[in-house]
Amino acid sequence: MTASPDGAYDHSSIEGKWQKIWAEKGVFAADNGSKKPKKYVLIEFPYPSGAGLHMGHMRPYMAGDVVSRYFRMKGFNVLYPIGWDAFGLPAENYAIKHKVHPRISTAENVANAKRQLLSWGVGFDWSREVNTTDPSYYKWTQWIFLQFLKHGLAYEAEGIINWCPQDKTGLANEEVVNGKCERCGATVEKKKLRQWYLKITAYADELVDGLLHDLPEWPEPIKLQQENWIGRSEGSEIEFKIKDSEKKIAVFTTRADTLFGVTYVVLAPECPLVDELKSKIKNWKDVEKYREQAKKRTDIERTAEDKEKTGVKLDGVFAVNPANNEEVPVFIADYVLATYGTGMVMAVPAHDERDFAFAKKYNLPIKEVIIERMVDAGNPHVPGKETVFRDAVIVALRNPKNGKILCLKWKKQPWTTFVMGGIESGENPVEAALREIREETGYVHVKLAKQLRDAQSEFFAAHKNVNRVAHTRNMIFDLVDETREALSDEESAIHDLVWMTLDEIKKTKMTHSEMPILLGGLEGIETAFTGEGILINSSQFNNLVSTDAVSKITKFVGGKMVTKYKLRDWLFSRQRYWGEPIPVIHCPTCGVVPVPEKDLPVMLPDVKEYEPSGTGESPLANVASWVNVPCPKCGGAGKRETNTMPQWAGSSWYWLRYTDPKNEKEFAGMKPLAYWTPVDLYFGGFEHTTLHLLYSRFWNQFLYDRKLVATKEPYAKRVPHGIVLGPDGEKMSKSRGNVVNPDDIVKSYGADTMRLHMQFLGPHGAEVAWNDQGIVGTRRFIERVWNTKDMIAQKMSPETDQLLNKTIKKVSEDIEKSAFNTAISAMMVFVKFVHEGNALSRAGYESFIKILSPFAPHATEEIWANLGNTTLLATETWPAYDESKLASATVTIAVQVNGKVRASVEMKSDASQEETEKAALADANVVKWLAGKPIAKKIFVKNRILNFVAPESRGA
RNA sequence: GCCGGGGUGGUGGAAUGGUAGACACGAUAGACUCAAAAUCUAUUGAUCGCAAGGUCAUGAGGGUUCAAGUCCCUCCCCCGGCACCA
Repeated sequence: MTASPDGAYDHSSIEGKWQKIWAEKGVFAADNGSKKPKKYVLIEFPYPSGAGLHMGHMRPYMAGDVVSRYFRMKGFNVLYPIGWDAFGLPAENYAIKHKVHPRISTAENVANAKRQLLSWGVGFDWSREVNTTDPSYYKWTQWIFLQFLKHGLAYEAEGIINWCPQDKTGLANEEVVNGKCERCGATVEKKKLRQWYLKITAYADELVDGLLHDLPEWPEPIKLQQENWIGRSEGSEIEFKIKDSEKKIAVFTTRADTLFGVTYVVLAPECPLVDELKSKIKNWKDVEKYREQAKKRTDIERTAEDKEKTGVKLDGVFAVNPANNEEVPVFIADYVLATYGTGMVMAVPAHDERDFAFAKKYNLPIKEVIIERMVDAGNPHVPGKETVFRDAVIVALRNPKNGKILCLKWKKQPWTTFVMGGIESGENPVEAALREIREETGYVHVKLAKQLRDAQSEFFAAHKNVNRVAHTRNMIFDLVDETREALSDEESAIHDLVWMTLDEIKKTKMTHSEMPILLGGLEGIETAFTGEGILINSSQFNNLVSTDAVSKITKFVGGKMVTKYKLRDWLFSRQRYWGEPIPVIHCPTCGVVPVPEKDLPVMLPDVKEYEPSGTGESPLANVASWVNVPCPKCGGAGKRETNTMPQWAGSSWYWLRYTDPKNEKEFAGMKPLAYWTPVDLYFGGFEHTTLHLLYSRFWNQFLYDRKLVATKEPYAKRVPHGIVLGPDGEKMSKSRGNVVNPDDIVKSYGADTMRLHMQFLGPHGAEVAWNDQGIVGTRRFIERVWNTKDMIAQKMSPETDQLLNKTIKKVSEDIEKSAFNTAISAMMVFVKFVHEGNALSRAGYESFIKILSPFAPHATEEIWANLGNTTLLATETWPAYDESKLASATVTIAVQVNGKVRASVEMKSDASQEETEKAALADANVVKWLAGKPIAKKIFVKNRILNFVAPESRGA
């Protein structure tokens, strides 16, 4: 694969050549004045790091390149731009370590990454290149920030924030992953600091609604993940009066249907109401101590303690349940978060796992108000039959000596049950249980061991011909001794008594639909029932279903329906040097004053020392000449804001700038915006789902509301890619030593092979392990295509023509679906077919070269030129396929007997059922398998299958 | 725990409910060669059989269907996200 004296394929002699020609001819430049339909293809612009671009960058960039080259050949005006997301910690950390200014190292890294991108043959429009650290770019980042400020969506507040001790800066919620810094992995601490926030919560509803209604082409998992992150939930706000006080506790709950089951109320330790109740609280010292403790505990500690709940009762304080006027105790506990809902919750231990755990620990009452509906799927209600309600008991009678449980095997029904029966009037459930035990089993000395959850079971009672709805009380009884009465003859005739072990019961198909509850009880598992069901113990709301009861009970107690979100405001300031300065000035008299637009950009000053202080102050605070400025409003002595913006600021609008990158008057003109946006196809990683992808939607929606951009949603379609793993199937990392450098692959195999192989490895959305073994196959494929030039015939065979048309169709469709791996395999099939001796014409070869060109642009461009063409293949027209040539003249139809393939027959296309049957019945094997059996049924699927259904004749 | 996505030959992976394993790697045999590499040809899920042809196979177990990798139920394992969000 080195020299090519005989015209053999040699990537090293052709790739650089074509990259240069494409650049010179401006092949990839998008045209803002074009009348053609547009396609805007976007990739997440890279962060230029010292290590250069890696395999992980290649995946989306290649995908975008294939698609944009395809659309260009289809006649679209295509925008496929590139830029640099160059502010941020790595450059700054590198600068600190090596004493190089980040501006310099960034420029070097950009140059290297650009060299790499060019060597891969990616067709970016370099004339629109942007860089987030360029003052002409960040001027507009600052300008947009000022718009947020103007509309009250940027604000300063002191609060407890996530603090990364290693990077010495605050972090947004989205940047904390499992309690660790998303960037460096250090455990995040809490710190109280004055900080800037962007009010993303003001757009919570719009951001969810957009996902639900405006983004049909986004993959469902990504939408779901964002939706869950925003965490919209509908619930009720309900007030509990405090006994002997004017104060009230307003709780937020999504389960107002369980209000009658409240046995206590919990406040977050930080809740201000606790201070207001100080005079009533008799154990204030304990309360204070707990609050101090809770403040010290980090999120990690709170979860690391295996969710063991802690709390303190507010002695002397009672809350009044508005549903039934019951007085219940009030606690503070750190399992209630101050930052969500109202910071106060009603506790329903019977129907909430957390409340259940807390109640168990502090020995609080558990009151059941919801019972599970258990519908017997094998024996459902029959429509039109009478519905009969009844109260019943189910009793698992256990012998404590051997742990066996008494079961009843019914003689006239195929049933195995526990002791069971109806509750008669005047009886309570335990009395009913005792009576049934005595009647059905004869045991007289038994005691109640455990009362389990109730249930409502629904089934058709065939022996009574009615639909039954039974409210069952489920219990476990233990034998005290084996004293037994004789059973009545009548009773003995109904069932046999069998003692079974728990394991035997599990293997037996027991008749009760309540088995999950009973088995749980017998195994000693204690949990709350958190599902929806039927209300009990809830006075006039009894027998309602949960979903209906929520609004009814909320209304009954004068509560209101409200919406809450998990999403928090976006912590927007960083205590670091290498970022956009936040363009405001603090004035002792005027307060926060925005920098006037005419003074933008606020330039990042050149400094010698940019080490973060770690005190929560930015290193910019030390640059007195920069910090001290007159107040733009009153002229007095002001100080610049010294915090900078986070990494995510510049990327929150960069795709808008691409449409109009040289504009000095606006961040982008409405005309180019209206033409180019929304982005048609956005290739990127899953990891940005709740970071960049969420932030940039927020910025776009805000700008849209200001009428500054043309579309509400920025990206019409998102195409995620799986990560690229090392050859060992592990994540590529220096410490593992499994990093593959794209530069090496380009050198030894060529960019075309690398591009094809990357995409041939697997589906674009799935993670793939980069392996060097398979790459030779892809290289061989290109060589075969290359060598095909020597096989061109005068005339193409109809078979080749047909396959070519099929291949064009398949490749076109697969590119539009981002199914690059199957597109490539279809092209391999075609080349294989030609090499098997099927005649290919020059025109056919040229068509094939065209559809291969987005994947392997250099080799195909060279072949195209070698065929004597003077145009550039990259600007040629995508071949059309001829619909009429797609159908095969003949098809192979599988012949089945009873669903098993016994033969296949070659038929002309669209052959009728009769013709096919005739051919099939001429096959000896088919006849053998039919063996004279009568054919009950024939299934015929045109051009595919013929199935004879001939069941075994039995006992004939 | 909850929410997503997966589990198919020795390997990466194909399959609108309609002949499972396309395409590629690897392996085996052969051709060419003094030899090797490259290239080309053939074979390649397991298993029984001389063959014709069977049987078993898509994480496990059930079910629906003439027909299930694909649809339904139960369970196991891997990956990603969230994680006391009331």
